[in-house]
Amino acid sequence: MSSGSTPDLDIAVDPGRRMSSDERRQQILVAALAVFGTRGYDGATTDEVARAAGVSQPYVVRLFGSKENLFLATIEEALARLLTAFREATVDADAETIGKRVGQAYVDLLSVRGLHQTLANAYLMGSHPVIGPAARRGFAAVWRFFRDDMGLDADRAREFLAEGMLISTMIGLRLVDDYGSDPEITELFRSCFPTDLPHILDVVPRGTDRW
Amino acid sequence: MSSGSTPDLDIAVDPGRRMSSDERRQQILVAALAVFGTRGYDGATTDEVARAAGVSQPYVVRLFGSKENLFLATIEEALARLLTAFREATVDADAETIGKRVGQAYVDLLSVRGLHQTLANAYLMGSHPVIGPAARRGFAAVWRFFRDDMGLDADRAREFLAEGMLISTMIGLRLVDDYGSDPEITELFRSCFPTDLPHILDVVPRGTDRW
DNA sequence: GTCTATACCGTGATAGAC
DNA sequence: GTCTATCACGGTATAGAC
Repeated sequence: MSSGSTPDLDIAVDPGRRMSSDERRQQILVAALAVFGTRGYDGATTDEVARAAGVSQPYVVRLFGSKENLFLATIEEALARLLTAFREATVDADAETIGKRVGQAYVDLLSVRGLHQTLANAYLMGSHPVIGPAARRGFAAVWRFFRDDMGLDADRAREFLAEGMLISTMIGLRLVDDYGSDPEITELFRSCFPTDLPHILDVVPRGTDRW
Repeated sequence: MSSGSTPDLDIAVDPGRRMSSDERRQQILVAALAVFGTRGYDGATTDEVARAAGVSQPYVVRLFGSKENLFLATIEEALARLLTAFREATVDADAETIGKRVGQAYVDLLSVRGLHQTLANAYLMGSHPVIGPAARRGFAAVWRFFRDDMGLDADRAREFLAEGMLISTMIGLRLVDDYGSDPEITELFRSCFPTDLPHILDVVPRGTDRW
């Protein structure tokens, strides 16, 4: 049951309702993004995911088979949303605006709690025998999008990747939380994102996801 | 005792020898960099750190007080080495070469097993009540170095940070392991590091640190 | 300075009812 | 489709000897 210690991660729509397996899976995946994003793979518990989704812990395991499988499914979900958003950003965009559009899409995805952080966590698990390969495939898929669908040259693609990693890092660090209170963090953040910052501050939920 | 399951992480110089507290601390920190770098904070166990350092698990806890404290000390160690290497790279460097020099220093540090990965893991723990603030301080310190000691403007500093995060990501993903065998990874890696790659391949230990 | 033994607890997974 | 009960394991930390 969903109750108690982490109310801010609770995303259950209608806790008691009986729903289709697919609906539940989707709901659990959204919860998993938030939990894995905050705690990382090993730090997250299937119980916390379950509570965030408003179901019981054994049911989460039942639906996905194992914690490892749940994480794999969560990565897939994150990548699917990412690439879909990117693709949508490229329609009706000329070579002039396409970069800004896709960058914007990346920042907009910050509103999906834990999406970037979950991917960032996966990217750090390269030496895991099953998660590692999946993470590499996912990363390669994003790169392929930059190269093939966006038609970027190697240099621009690298810049895109690098910029994305920097944004992810600053989000994972939760620099946002100290923005405005700690003068140095404020300056660091400002100087790194002279243009995007207002939008980031607008779209990122601050002070939530607390440990 | 150091034995068995993860021989490649064993860095004990002389397992049986009795040494000063400070020597042991240092030895354990080097082991901790490798273990935390591979497994992350929650995935790592104090026992694996102990075995890698050639001491008993309770002794690691005894010396550092707790796993959390050990991790904080490990981050400090990583940052100290990073900033020291950066500083050394800036002496006798003019405005023309300083960028290349510091970048080179960053890549060279890949030879310290787990250093970049440990920092990357810390950077993802922004919402942890005690590790989060420490990680933010560390990140800010690096940024301060770019700004004050290297005298970079905001734009160049951001580029440096971003490039660093990209390198960290690719290392954490262990793209190196598939380099040469997987054609797509090979191309991705090549196109991202047209110049540095030979050096990276030279300095990064491949196929070790396996799960 | 360093070990062995061990207490204790959190977590993933299974069994089985409804 | 979903829960409750429960088990087995692994991991941190403590006690205390050498």
